[in-house]
This record gives sequence, structure tokens and C-alpha cells, in this order.
Amino acid sequence: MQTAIPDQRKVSRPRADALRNRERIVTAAREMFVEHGPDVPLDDVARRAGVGNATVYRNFPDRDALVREVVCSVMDRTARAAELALAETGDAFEALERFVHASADERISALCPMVSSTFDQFHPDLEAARERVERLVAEVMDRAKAAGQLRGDVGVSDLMIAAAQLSRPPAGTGCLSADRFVHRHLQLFLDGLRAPARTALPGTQVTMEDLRRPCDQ
Amino acid sequence: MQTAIPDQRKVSRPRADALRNRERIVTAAREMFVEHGPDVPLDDVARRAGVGNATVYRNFPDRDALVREVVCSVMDRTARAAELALAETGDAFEALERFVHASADERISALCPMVSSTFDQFHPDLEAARERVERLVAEVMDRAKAAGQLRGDVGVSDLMIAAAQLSRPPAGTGCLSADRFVHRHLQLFLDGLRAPARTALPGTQVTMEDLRRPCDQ
DNA sequence: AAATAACCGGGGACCGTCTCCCCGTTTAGA
DNA sequence: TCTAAACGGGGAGACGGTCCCCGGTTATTT
Repeated sequence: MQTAIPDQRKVSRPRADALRNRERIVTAAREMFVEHGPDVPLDDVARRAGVGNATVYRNFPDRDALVREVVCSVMDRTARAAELALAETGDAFEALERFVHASADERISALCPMVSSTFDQFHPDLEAARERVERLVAEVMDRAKAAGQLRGDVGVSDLMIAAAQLSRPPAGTGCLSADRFVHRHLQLFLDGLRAPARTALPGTQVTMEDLRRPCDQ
Repeated sequence: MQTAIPDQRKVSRPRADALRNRERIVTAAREMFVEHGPDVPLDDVARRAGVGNATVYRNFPDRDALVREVVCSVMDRTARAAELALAETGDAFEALERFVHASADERISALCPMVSSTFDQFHPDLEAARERVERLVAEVMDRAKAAGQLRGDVGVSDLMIAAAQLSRPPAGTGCLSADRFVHRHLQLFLDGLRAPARTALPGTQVTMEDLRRPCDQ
């Protein structure tokens, strides 16, 4: 009776090195997407991952599949960072700060392709991950608002978009020397988020859905 | 004796429509570079400018020449915005705010290619324009610092880089619907710049020179 | 430890895209 | 009106990305 079980395991579970390679590809792709945008040649991703190009094309039927996997994985990492922040028992604003800095380290800017035109925005995996992230981030922010530490006129998308923008490597520079000043700028932005608000904000809050719709030219 | 003068003028001054077209190309290129990066096809720039592709290649011997012209023009516009801010007689921090919002409208994020690896960073035109911008921005900031309104631990490059990053269109989105929230985020950042500083800043200030050097991978 | 099947990696063909020139036509300036 | 400068569109050539093929390698099973 045991024969059926290893048989099933063999079918459903790929070889260990295959799994390892897939993970390395996703990691490499995350860095490459952040540095060079979602159009980076897949051969370059393969080289960075230390695998042959065929391994990339075997694991992901097309570019979108890889992008989707990267986006999902980054959303997971971001969500975990938010959970960690929520687990903090101390100062609510400090938790928010920790979350923002952590999400930069988790390459939250890799989420940008999510709103790209050539991308299936409504893939079920994405919907689920996005909902989870938004809920957790909202919780982090609400707690800080309730404590009277976070100004009330900012929303989840304000935080996510600004964090992504500030943590992107400056255009044209392939380097990640960015780390030296990214956290400075994030900290300045966070200081601007503190209650009481020092000025009134122009414009309107933009939801993630707003970003997706009217884009493609 | 008059013959020599129109002859000289004729040599040195191109036709009026040629000048107009050149200007339209630079304008179109600025928008395209901001939206799609400095590698955007030149034929697309030509189409956006409403001219034939040959006109682009006639006016600019290579891509770098066009990029350089765009960068110089944006630095000029930014410098003018800083001069305008300095001309304000009122509140020094308000002048700084006006400058930051204006530089976003002037597409300061188009300056990013300036630190790209494949770009002659030391072209004399660039050096001059950059020096002028840095001097003027420093003056705007120093005035606000002297008035005790701007925190002392931020530098010119902090402001320029963060403004460029926050005013870039989010990666992957060709749209400039960004305008709806860019000024919000800039305002939040500006609020964080106000004295007294609410927190200590991590990391170190980065000069523009730092950005240029260790980049290319 | 040997057998086996999954997996890997590099090379190369195909194909789309960008660049840049050519040349007949248009238009500014005198 | 005349002339020369400038324009625009089409297309050749080259470059680079994608994706497949196949001989070699490695994990896994007994």
C-alpha cells in the first residue's frame, strides 16, 4: 500500500535542484526587474541566477508567468513584513516605520509591473495576494491613526506608491548603491506622515484600481 | 558691405521651421524619456513630435546628443524655477515648496539619464548647467535653513533625487495620470523636511558624483 | 553502488525591432 | 517667383531577444 504514496509524491514534487533553481530564478528576476524594468532580457535573468537560459524558459511558459510569480512573491514578503509590524507591541508609528523600511528591503518597487498594461491584472493568485497586502497595510496604518500618530488624510496607496517610488533605483543606474540614501528619503517621507499634519495635501488619494485603468496610450 | 552680414546670418541661423521642429523634438523626447526611459525608439519620439524620423536623425547625430539636449533643457527649466523661487520675497520654506512642485512639473525626473553609464557625463554644457542648478537649489535651501524652517540634515541631492523619484511615472505605466498623486507625495515629503526634525536620518547624504561613479555592473 | 529518468546548459536559428540613409516633394526666405 | 534648405516616408541592414535542440550531468530509487 505504500507504493502509491511515493508514486504520487514523485509526480507532484519536482526534483530538489529544480525547485532550488526555480527559486533562484525568481530571486534574480526580482532584482533585475527592479533595476532594469520588466522588459529585461530573460537570458540576463538566467545569467544572474547562475542557470542556463533554457531553465528559465522551462520553468515559465512566458515572460508574464515569471513576472506574476515575482509580483506574488514580493507581495507575500511585504505582507509578512506587515504582519511582523503588527506583532510589535510598542509604538504604533514605530511599527509603521519598520514596515516601510522593511518593504523597501523586500523590493516593494518590484510590484510596479502589476499595473502594467501588458499584464493579466486579474489573475486569481494576484487578487488574493493583493487583497491580503492591502488589508494588512491598512491595519498597520489604522492602528497608527487611532493612536493619533499618523495623519488622517493619507491612504494605503499613498504609502505603497511613495515607498515603491522612493525605493526604486534611480533610472538609468543599474546600481543598488541606492541603499545608501533610500532609507533617508523614506524616513523623511515618514516624518511627513506624522500627525499633526503640517500642511493640507493637494490632489486626491488614488486607489490601486485607479492606477490600472486609464493607462495604456 | 552688407552682403557679408546676411551671408553670415544665413550660415549660422537655420530656417525658422527647422528651429521649431528641433524644439518640438526635444519636448517630445523629454516626455518620452520620462515615461518610457532613455531607450525609447527614436521613431516613437519623432511620431510624438509630429515630424518624420529623418528629422530627428538629422538634428541629432546620435541618441546621446538628444539625451544631452533634453537633460540640459530640463536643468535650465529647473534652474529657472529655482530663480523664481528665490525671487519670492515671502516665506522661505514656501519658496522651497513652490520650487519642488515646479521642478516636478518641469520633469526633473528626466535628469536621471544623467547618471546613466552610457552617457558622457562630463560634457562641458552639462557641467555648466549642473553647477548652476546645484548652486541655485543650494541657495533656496540655505535660505530656508537660515530661517529655521528647513531641517539642517538634508542636502541638495536629497531633495533632487527624492523629487525626481517621486515625480516619475510609476514603472510600467505609460500614463501620466501620475499628476493626481505626485504633488501629494511631494507635499508629504516636504512636510518631512520641515524643522524641527522629527527623527534622525539614517545613512549619509549622497552627492551627484557619488551616484555616477560605481554604477555600471 | 548502479540504473534511470529528470534536469541542466550552451549554441544557434528565427524573427521582430531599431537605426539610419535615400530621394522625391514641400516650404521658408529673398 | 525662384532657390536652396528642410521634410517625410519607405526600406535595407544590423542588432538583439526568444525559444528550441541535444549531448552531458545530477538527483533519486532499489
